[in-house]
Amino acid sequence: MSLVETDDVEGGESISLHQRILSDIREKILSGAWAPGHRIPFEHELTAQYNCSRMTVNKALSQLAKAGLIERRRRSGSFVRQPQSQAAVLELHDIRIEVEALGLPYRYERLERLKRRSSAEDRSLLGLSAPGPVLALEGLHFAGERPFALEQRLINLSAVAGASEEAFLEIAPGPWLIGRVPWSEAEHRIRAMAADDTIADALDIDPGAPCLLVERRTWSAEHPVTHVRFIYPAESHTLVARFTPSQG
Amino acid sequence: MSLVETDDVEGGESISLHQRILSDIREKILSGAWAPGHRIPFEHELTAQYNCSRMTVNKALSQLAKAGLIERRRRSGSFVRQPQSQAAVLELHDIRIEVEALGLPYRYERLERLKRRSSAEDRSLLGLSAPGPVLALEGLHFAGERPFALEQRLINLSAVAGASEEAFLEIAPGPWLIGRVPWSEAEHRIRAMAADDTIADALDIDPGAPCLLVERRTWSAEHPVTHVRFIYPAESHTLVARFTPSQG
DNA sequence: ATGGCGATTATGTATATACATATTGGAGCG
DNA sequence: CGCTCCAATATGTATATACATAATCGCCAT
Repeated sequence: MSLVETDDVEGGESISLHQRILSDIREKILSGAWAPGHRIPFEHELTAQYNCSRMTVNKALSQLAKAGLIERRRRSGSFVRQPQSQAAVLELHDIRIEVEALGLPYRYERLERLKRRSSAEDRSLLGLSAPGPVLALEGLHFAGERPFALEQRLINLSAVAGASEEAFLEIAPGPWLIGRVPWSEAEHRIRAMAADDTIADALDIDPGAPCLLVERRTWSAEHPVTHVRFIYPAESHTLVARFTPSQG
Repeated sequence: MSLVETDDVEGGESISLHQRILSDIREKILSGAWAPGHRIPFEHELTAQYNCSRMTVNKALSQLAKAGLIERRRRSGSFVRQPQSQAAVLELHDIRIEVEALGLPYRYERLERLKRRSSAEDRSLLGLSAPGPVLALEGLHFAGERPFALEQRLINLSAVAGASEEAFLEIAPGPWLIGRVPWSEAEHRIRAMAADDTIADALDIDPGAPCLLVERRTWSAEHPVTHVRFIYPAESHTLVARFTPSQG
């Protein structure tokens, strides 16, 4: 193989041994060769099979366990888990990047900027318990001449002090916040909605036309940072999520 | 601390040392104390700081690197990465579970079942290159008396032979497939759409009403398995995605 | 039969050590 | 001045070993 004289094992590529063990087993599981409930060979058996130390085998199996493909039980061994509830990884790009990927010129335009003491609704949206200053922003993302998305945002000024000095006239609050505020958690809600008159007017579509609403709340170290609604006309936007069980 | 006589290090809980190192560093990064670009202490420094072996430190740092929080460069050290493009983990439950979580009785009803040689459209939806038998299914998921979601599904019979013997009269194809076919990859597309007459009729809503469309393609070991469209009336459904950067 | 208890077993975590590999910084030379 | 090459350094991967811990099996006494 490669490092630290091993015998032969044949077919050595340049990937590490524990990666090879990992993908071998993963393949067996995903191909169905080892059905859910099947007992995976014990560490000492794999040790013999791959002619390596238990630590190496252990590392691979631990990773598979963390990826949720197998379950490990002391004294009993490791077992292929039942198919997990499906989950998908959703990439949420910067809107600028998205627009530019379409080959269209991107532009952001502020519609409204309001600094105020948080209303009850603001606090509920942000998840704040106590009142405090917030910044309410509304803006439009353009793809060429057409409105691409409407953004309605609340920023918790207690958590992001610097924001009150920024006009956000042509720079979108999203990219401004990222890089300035390290965020530790986010929650997204995605649903369909009909455009009301205000939205229809801003996005230049018919009232009642279907829109995709992506709502996001962000926390940094337990403190609410921002709440934002992105409203896309149905035609302009598809969220794509990809998923592969383990982490290759 | 705990295992294998270490000295004191104080404040020992019951978590493992490498977990503690991992969460310490994670905290520093997420709190902003270590900004993007900041060089993390070398392995040998952390070794001294935590009074442990390099392997233990290495394990923690490797995990942080895999989680994308830091970047490791040989000879140079490890650095806090720029804030990544945001990603969310989307849980896609079984519809039955979702309905029952609402406290409503669940029921599935098949509308149509058609076995046929794949049309060009079928192949394009499934991602098939060669023609072959497919099963086209349409069904309704009910929450109580109200339609909750419309399902339009294609199953690649070359990949899931057993499906041609199943009527799918009252059992939804989703739960049937899961547990029978180990899936290795899935792709989701989420968008808003207006209900056409057929959909409006099935879901008992007004034509033109906004709906959430979740489209999923699934592969098992490179072979296309199924393509499915779930169509939810806007009021009945919100997708929720949560995200925390590293993997705790 | 049955209930408890200890031996056995497989995994969990940590150590010290060894060598590989990529990269950087500087010494030496044309 | 610039190029090559080498040594130093930090990470990457693997080994052998040690002891902890949880779960199970089977023995033994009741």
